[in-house]
Amino acid sequence: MPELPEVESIVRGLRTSLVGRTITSAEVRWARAVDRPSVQGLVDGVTGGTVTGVSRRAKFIVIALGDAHLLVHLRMAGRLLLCRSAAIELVQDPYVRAAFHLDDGSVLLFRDVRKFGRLYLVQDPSEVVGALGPEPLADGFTPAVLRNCMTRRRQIKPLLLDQHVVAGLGNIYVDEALWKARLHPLRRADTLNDDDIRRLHAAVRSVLTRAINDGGTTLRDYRDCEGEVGQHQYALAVYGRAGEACPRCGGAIERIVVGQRGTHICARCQH
DNA sequence: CACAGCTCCTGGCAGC
DNA sequence: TGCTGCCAGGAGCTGT
Repeated sequence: MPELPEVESIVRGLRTSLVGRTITSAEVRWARAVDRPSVQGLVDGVTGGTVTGVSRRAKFIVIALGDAHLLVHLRMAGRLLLCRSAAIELVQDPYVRAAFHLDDGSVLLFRDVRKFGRLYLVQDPSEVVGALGPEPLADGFTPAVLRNCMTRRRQIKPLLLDQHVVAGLGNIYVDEALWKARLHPLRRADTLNDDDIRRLHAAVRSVLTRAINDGGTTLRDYRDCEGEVGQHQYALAVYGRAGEACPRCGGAIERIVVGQRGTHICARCQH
């Protein structure tokens, strides 16, 4: 599941190779991968475009083509792969939903087994990402900003997963951050005191930063733009570790369900 | 407003 | 071995 660190890793990998390249042709193999404007509109809109920047907003990859912007959301199992040549095995890969051929002979592939990922071609990225909450790694994301995100009566885990509240967290890193902050995912957000907020703020930033430094977490599907796995799965404290011992207190890690999501906690040290 | 449930999808896996 | 059916889950949506 690509979350902020995985998307950041892909963006960093793509940026060097992609900026300055011109898209010579594009093909969409599964029409519903295009959210907007339309398959033909997207193909026509990117063809001939030169990449002027590659960036990230929350879990969206933003490829700037002058005035136009190609946004990619990988959702559950999507990959954005840069292939040096249109190798035959990739051309025949049944899970490639779209391909963008570049002027140096390389190909940018959007591969998505589960068909949840989406492509958007817009003039103004805010049309797609405008309603998202703050970036948790931005300088402006202070404990006071987090405090403002946590004023409602909702449970903190579903609140942190809500991209309109804070943008970029997913199931893995919310569980990790809550564990690190010693906060129970079912706590009501408006019960957090200043120290809780301070710990949660620090935990979110350190969990994301460390995951980026490890090149992301590969549990099953995630690959970077070169097709390589990340390394952060070995550093996870609780996610996917039900039955193991809490690395902090030795208590048993449990799997519970919060907001219909599998959730991993140490009930002994998260309150 | 809070939250449960449904939808989209399909590979992987448990159970028989 | 081979089949069935359930599960995972990001995000948008509807229903309570």
